[in-house]
Amino acid sequence: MIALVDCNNFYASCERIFRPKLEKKPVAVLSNNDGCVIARSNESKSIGLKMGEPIFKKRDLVNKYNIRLFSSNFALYGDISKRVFDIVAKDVPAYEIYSIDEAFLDFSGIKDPYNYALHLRDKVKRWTGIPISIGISYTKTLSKVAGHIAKKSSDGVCLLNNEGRIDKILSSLPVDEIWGVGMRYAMKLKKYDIHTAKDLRGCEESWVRKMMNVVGLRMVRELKCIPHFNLEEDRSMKKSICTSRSFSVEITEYSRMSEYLSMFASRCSEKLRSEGACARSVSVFMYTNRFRPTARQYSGYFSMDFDTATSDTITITKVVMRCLKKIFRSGYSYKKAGVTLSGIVPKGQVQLSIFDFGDRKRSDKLMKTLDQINGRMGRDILKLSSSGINNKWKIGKERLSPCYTTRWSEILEVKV
DNA sequence: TCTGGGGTCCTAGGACCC
DNA sequence: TCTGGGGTCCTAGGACCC
Repeated sequence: MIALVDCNNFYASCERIFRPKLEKKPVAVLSNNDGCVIARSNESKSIGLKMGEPIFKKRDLVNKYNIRLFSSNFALYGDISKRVFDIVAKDVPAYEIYSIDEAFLDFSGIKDPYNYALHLRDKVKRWTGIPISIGISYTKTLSKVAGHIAKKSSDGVCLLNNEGRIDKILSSLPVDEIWGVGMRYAMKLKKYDIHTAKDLRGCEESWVRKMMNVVGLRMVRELKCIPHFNLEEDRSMKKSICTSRSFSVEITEYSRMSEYLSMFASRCSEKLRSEGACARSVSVFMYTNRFRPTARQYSGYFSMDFDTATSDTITITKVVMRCLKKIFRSGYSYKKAGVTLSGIVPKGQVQLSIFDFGDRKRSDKLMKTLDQINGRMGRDILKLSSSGINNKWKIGKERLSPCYTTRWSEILEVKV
């Protein structure tokens, strides 16, 4: 059996841990620049606040119901996530952390899965303050379905281990709520009169294969209790690393853009080094504001390879600057830009080149020192001047909560 | 006035090899 | 009249996830 642990309304729940007064009150968390809704408490959901909605369109609703809004605080969410998964993963033979708020657990050895799940749920709530729900079934896809039911049930746990029950639930589950069926597929399927998970499960496999390729086919077979997706315990080595931002004020100048891209290059390089890896190539993209149809539109993308895979901020930044030169067009207002590293290999497996004249040892030492100093004294204490010397990182976060658990200066004070 | 950020996997088609 | 068979690698684009 596989259990899916899902943190309920995760970001909103994290914000509530330290503000018990917000219990039972509508809460929502916003994306960068306080733009879109990315998490909602149950109260906000029932009021009708939608996921992904730009908040400026919902001012009325926010005021009417006094919805408490927060900027996203990923330092806090990341830390709480780690605490939750440390607890649930402790006594199972294997687990996969699937996202910041979800994990699959191997429940195969557990005698009484239902009661064990109740116990886990209780423990996580008491130890972290985060409410979770747990869905248990034979395959990952079915445990996602069970998780769905668990969220709505009073005890937060759903065990799907009986054919009749599975059948009944699938017949009332809309296709687009299946894990792996998004908007496009749902629309396609609708045309063929396939509306529920049960409808889809009943389709000819060769037809499914044709419509939704092998991934879709595997998903359908998982609905038939045939496991195809295994627990992936080691997801540590990322395949790509991206840093991108939307700008609250659109960028027109080359110099501003180069400062931002230099900063993105640094962030990417830091992430790469923290994975103990090097990248073989880097790409840069930028585009104008698609929500402003009257503005002239442009989008540029360029990718370059390194001579030898690297994690050196200076080398990476230099190549990013060359990409920038290739794609920057003046006369446009840029809304978003980013840097992506790919071709990622573990540091020990880098294929050296006979044309590689760089001093890798020296670079390693320099980067290590850089990371140590910034780690100890604060991000960007030491940085490349190409990322600008006076500019403050301007992304709108007006409603940011303190980093209660990751920053000494922001730790919660209790007056007794 | 305001519209996020970070990932994964698969396929078709082009270019190439013997 | 007639034009093989079996591969690899890369990229863009499409789909999905949280």
